[in-house]
Amino acid sequence: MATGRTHRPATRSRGIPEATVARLPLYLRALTALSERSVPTVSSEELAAAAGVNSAKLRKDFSYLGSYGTRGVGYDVEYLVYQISRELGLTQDWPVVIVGIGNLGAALANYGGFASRGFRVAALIDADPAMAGKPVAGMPVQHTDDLEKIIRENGVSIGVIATPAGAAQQVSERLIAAGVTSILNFAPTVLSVPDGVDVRKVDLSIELQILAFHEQRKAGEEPGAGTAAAAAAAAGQAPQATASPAAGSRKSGPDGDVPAVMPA
Amino acid sequence: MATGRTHRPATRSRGIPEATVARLPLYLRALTALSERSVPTVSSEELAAAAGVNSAKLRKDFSYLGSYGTRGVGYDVEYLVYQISRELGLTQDWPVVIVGIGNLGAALANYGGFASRGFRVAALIDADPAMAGKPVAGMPVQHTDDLEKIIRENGVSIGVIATPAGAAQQVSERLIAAGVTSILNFAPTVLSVPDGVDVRKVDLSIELQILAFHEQRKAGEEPGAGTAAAAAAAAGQAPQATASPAAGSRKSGPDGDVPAVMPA
DNA sequence: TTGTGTGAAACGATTCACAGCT
DNA sequence: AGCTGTGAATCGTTTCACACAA
Repeated sequence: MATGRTHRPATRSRGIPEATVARLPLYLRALTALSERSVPTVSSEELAAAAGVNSAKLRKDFSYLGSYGTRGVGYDVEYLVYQISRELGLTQDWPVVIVGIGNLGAALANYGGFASRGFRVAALIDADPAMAGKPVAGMPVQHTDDLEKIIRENGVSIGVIATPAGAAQQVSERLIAAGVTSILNFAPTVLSVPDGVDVRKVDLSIELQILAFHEQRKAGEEPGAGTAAAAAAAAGQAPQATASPAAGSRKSGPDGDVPAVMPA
Repeated sequence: MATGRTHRPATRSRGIPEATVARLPLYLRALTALSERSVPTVSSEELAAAAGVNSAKLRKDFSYLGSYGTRGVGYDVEYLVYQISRELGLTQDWPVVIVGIGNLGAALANYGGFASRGFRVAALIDADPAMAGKPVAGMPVQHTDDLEKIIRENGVSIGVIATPAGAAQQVSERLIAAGVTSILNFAPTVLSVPDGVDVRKVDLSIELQILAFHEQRKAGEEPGAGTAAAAAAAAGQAPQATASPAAGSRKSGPDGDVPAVMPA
């Protein structure tokens, strides 16, 4: 998962574990789907399958929220939807601003998933004067000069940064100074923010690199695992080598110390 | 982070912990920046700061790769860049396909971050016949009918799904059958895939919900923390309540069983 | 003297397995 | 009889603190 956060230590009592919080939206989505099909109750086993986790974990997660199930029966779908929504703070309407209306920012602005669950795009902001006034997703883009005013007038506490990496830190500082306390960062940079501000990051290229790591590993162990995937994998041809090893004194490596691609 | 994965159990010996793998791209990015400024060596303390982690963690992470530092001195930047790149499999060139060329898919296709680190967009695929042939990011969109052919001819093992939720499962099945073994999923659905296939998901709306949770919590404890953020937070006005509680029998809740937003 | 590399301790998350309620 | 709720065991990750190499 694309993820990382800055966080006040969970000194707070009665805290719900962070790992659990991160799964609540998953449960909520599965429950919403059941609700739309008018399913009245669901067991931990069924719901867990729909959310892609195992049932023991799900029950433990729910136990942090309270005793919302019925032994021998399961969970009331509507009731759980409400309880989780409330716990996540989705019974409120959260205005968000998107800063940086390039390809990605525009895609985010057009993304329907926002509105569906308590989030409302309050403003689109971009530093390019040529963008100002242009409608994106049926909403005029506003100039960065007015950032502070926009934040304050709309009571925005959540900001989405979709600017180039170079601008992200400065944008985050302005957002925070104006009152934003949660940031979703799409720019490939580490933001440094004061205590009490939450940052979550989504980074495309990091996710791909993690996949590449596992992909590489699969290639190196072809035999073993006789899964469908392994069979399918054999169909793809190996990609070409490209990078050049850096010189310098060699140190101990756990396994191939010598560059694997271009032998020393 | 936006994140989740399907994974073969790490039965494999000499495995690098998953948490460490997830941080390697972060270190790599920081190191690349240092390399561009021609910084020759860096200490764990400095590099950790640049990557946004603490130095003990960084040293432990590197210890899984091998002994690449010099006591009393630090790490050789170029050498470390190479070692981490190799470990992540970035000394190879990975062709990827993007399926679903809507707003998001187009934004991903245009995103420069791909090419910069060993990834190459081999094809853009969409189910809409009207899209076929249209150029996006300087590349003609191809029709889903040719998906299998494209995967095989380009030796693609990594697929990016940016379709609507309803299409994602089916697309993943076709990708996998054609030889893809790693998927980056932007569609808000749980994909079920066979063993040996890695899935990572990026979900906008989940990230926002996690932020909302913490945001709500901050609002409920205003006093305490005298941080800059808390002061700034006071500036934003509270958002309005919207959702309605579901009826049904009340069960035990840990704290406010009664809806928090509309006091009982 | 400086800063890495790493055992050992502390912490957090997951899984097990079953008591207890419906 | 069935399924939740949860202590206890397990596993993975982070942090501590210091021996050791340069």
